[in-house]
Amino acid sequence: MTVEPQRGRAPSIRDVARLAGVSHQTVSRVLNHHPSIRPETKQRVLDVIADMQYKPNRAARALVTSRSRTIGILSASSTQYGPASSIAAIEEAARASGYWVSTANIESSDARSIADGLAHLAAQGIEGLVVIAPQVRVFDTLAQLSIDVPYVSLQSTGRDPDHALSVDQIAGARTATRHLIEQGHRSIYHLAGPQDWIEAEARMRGFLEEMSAQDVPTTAPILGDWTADFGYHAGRELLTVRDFTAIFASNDQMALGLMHAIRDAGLEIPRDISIIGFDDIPEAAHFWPPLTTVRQDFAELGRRCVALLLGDLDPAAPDYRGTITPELVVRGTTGAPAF
Amino acid sequence: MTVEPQRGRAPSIRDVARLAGVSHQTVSRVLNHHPSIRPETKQRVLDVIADMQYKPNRAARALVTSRSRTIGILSASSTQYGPASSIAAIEEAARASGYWVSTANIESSDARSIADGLAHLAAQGIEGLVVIAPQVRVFDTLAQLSIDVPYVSLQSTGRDPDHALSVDQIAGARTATRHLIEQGHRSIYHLAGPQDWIEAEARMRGFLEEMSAQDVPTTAPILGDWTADFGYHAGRELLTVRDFTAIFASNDQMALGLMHAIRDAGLEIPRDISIIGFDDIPEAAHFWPPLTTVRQDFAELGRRCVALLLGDLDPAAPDYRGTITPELVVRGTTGAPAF
DNA sequence: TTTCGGCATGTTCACGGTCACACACGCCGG
DNA sequence: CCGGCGTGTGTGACCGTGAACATGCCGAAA
Repeated sequence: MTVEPQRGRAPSIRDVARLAGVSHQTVSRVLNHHPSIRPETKQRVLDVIADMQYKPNRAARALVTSRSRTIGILSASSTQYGPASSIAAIEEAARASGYWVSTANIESSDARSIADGLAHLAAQGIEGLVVIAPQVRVFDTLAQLSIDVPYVSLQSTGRDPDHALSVDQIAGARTATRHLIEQGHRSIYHLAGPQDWIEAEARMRGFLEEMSAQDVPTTAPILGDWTADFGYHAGRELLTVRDFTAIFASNDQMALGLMHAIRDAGLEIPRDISIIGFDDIPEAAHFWPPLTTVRQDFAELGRRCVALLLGDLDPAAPDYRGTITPELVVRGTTGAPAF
Repeated sequence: MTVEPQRGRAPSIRDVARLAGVSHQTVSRVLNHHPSIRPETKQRVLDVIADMQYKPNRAARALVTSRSRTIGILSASSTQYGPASSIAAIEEAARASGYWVSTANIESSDARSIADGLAHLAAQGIEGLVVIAPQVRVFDTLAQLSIDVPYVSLQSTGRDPDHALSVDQIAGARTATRHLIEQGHRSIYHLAGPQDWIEAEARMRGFLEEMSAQDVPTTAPILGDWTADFGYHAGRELLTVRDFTAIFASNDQMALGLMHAIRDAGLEIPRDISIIGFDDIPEAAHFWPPLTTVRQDFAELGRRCVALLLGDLDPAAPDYRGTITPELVVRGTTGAPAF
């Protein structure tokens, strides 16, 4: 009977050591690129590693270093294009830096599910947190649970610049609003996102700022929930009065719903009513008419997000903050108002 | 100097034990719901746990049990509604069962990125794998990397029933096709998804089966890439000849692109050409006209997926396989052909 | 009464890495 | 000629948890 190389159990650093004729510590040094290893020793160890298909045990490493190398994402409405794109980009960037990503999706954004999601991530020992959710409540909860990890939210409030990316949502919203005003609109509604989403708030603020800067009288924004269904129903409601010529929707889905309602009412876009969206989802170019909107680079957002987090974790990581300014994409849903 | 309760380091099971006046193993038993613990001892331990805000160390537990309680998701095009919904549902179901979810999104689906993604997940010690990607290639790669974990793919090929959910894509596609035929269409194109996606293949097969069952002559399906852009360009191409009265698109986005191309050509839907999609994304009801499509319950899919995986991992988990049959949703894009 | 089995709990060890320290060797400067 | 230092390597402890085994006690069966 020969001494089988530990059948049934994955090879450990000590198995590698034995076969390479070195100590387990030497193997560890090879794995961690320790400088003082003789090249031939290193090669021998690497050969054995390849040979045995040795894979380091993450749990063991995490235990002793007390570093999980995991980033958590708390996300609401992750089925939407924007969040989903950012998540994908975050995951990719994290992976490139040797981090893992674990997600907790919350369906409703009540305090309870937020707490559940955060607790779940915390139990995993995440080293950093990305929040794509109603952020106001999340931060409160974070404090309550005394979870203490670096975190980043995808949008800037202005009040917490260290933990947020300066995607200039306000500028984007102002651009959208200005576009409508420049077309000659004076009665413009804003269909905003949920109140406790910071990006919704920022876009709303941009809208209001531009309106007042241009001396156009404003009505109170309508608070929506990001869905096309909501846009549709809000549109039906608004059309019973029809005291406007344009609507700025806080995302493309709600814009789509609005368009549906407007057509249902027998009106034409943009002849009767102009619509502008926000995000530039890939489908927006194929709506009828193709949607004028504001393009956001969600992927870039995700990437910077990780860079920001890793800046806290690994001082080596490149720090490239800076403002991403969304870009107006004029298509077919905006035009001069009819009189 | 008093003996401070280990400032700086998170409390461990032993800290709890010391304060509760028991051994660390007793604490461990409380945590793992071991039956023979005196209720009062248990309570005392639980009190101390709550008091110290003790959180079990996942890495240590994973190390000793050699169970990571992590499910990996390999996903391509996770920004699309379908995959994103399933991912969210998988995550939620896994969380409910005490599992974590780690994702690897791959942008391109070449062998290299698939291998990278899988290696990344494998390095994490995942216990199960969900594949939402071009599955044919993934399974080959899985074997090549000699990664041996239970896996589930979101769609059934028929040939691998243990590792797939029986969402009856074929039946769904047949229903869609039959709907068109019943409306009187005899020249029907199929705009399929990418060839190596099993769901694309299944829908294509359903289309072909129904066409031949009803004795309608068939042309070769066009292989697309799921995007609205592709649908648009394919539509323009097809309209140069215009030897058809209906198109069955393998997903709603491509259907949207087709609709755009058709309208660009000055034609009307469904008067001139009928369109049917697949998935029923939330926006589909608000397209113009609202899209007739086949509804898939992505969330249910995700949930069953986890149940299936956990069936392999935890014999206790409820096993509810069974076929989910997609459902036809008739809206405004299909009608009788004009002659 | 004695033995035995089960309950409640404690003791020790193992998991697979990393870290602190020790050690052997060769080289260089005082 | 010897001590110190840098290089390459080995030894043992330790991270936090759970499993195996041990222990003491109590009640039921022999």
